[in-house]
Amino acid sequence: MSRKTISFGSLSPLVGFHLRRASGEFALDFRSAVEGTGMRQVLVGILAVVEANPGINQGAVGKMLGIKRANMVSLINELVERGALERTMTPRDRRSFSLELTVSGKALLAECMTRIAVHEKKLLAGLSDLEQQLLLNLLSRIESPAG
Amino acid sequence: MSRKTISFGSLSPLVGFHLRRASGEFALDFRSAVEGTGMRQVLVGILAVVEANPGINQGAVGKMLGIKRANMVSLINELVERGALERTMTPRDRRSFSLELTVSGKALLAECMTRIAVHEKKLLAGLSDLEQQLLLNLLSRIESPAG
DNA sequence: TATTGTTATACTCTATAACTATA
DNA sequence: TATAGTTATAGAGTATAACAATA
Repeated sequence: MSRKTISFGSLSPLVGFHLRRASGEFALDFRSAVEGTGMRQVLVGILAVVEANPGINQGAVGKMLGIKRANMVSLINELVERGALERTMTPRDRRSFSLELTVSGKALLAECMTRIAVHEKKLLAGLSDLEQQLLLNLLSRIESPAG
Repeated sequence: MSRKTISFGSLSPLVGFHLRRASGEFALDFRSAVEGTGMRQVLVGILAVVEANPGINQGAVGKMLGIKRANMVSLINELVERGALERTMTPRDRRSFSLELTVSGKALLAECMTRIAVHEKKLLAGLSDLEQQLLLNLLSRIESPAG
C-alpha cells in the first residue's frame, strides 16, 4: 500500500519492546472493556487480591502488585469510598487495617471479570488455546516481584 | 516460608495481568540499564525508529510507537536540544520536518542498545533461545497498532 | 529500631481541545 | 477540508522524603 517500507529497526528483536506494545494494547482495550464501571487496571487488581486473601492489609496488597505504600493510600480510599472495600481495625496489630470486599464490591469485581474475559478472548483470538497457555507460562517465568 | 499462602486469585489466568507485570519488570530494569545516559524507553524508541527510517517526520514516528502528536513535540524537542536528533525543513512539504540522527545521536543509541542487550539477556536468562523466539512470535501476534 | 499508614510533592505519561501554517 | 506541528491543560501512574502511631 505504501511506497516506502518503514521498520522498527533495532527495536524489533527486543522482547521488552514487544512486551511494552502488547501490554499497552491490552491496557487500552481494558479501558473500553470496563467503561462505565469507573474501574481501572490497578483497582481491579486490588479487588482481586483482596478477594483471594480476605483480611489482608494494604501494604501486603501493594507488595503483591508492585504498588508503593504511599500510592496505595488514595487507591484504597477510592475503593472504600465507593463502597467496594471495607477497612476494619484488627486488635492483633493496631497499625494496620484488615481489608475485605463488601457485597457490592464482590458484585463489582464479578462484573469486571466477566467483561475482562470477553476482552481477553477478543485480544487473544489469534492464538490457539495451547499458544495462550504457552504465553502465560513464558510470561510468568519472566516476572519476579512477588511472582 | 510464610504461614499463609497468598494468591493473585482471579488475576492468575489473565494474560493481560501477566503482560502488565512482565512489562513493568522490564521497564524497571530498563531504567537502571540506561542509567546515566538520560534516556528513557520512549526516547530510545524514537531514536531507533528514526535511525531505521531516516528522513521520517515526527507524526509518522508517533504513529508507529503509539504516541499522540501533541506528546511528540516535547519528546522531539528534548532529543534535538541534547543534540541527538536533527530537524531539517523539507521543500516537499513545508508543514513537516525531516528527522535524522546526528553523529552523537547514533553513538548514544548504540550505547543504549549495548546496555539493553545486557538487560534483555539478564531478564530472559530463564528462557531458552527457542523459548525467547517463541515469546517474540506470540507477542508480535497480539500487537496491532502499526504492528 | 522497624513497620503501617499517611501527607506532601514532583515527574513522567497519556489524553483532549484548540490554534497556525501549510497542503 | 485535511494534515503537521504546536500549545495548554488535566488526569493517571510512579517515585521519594518525612511524619505519627504502633510493634
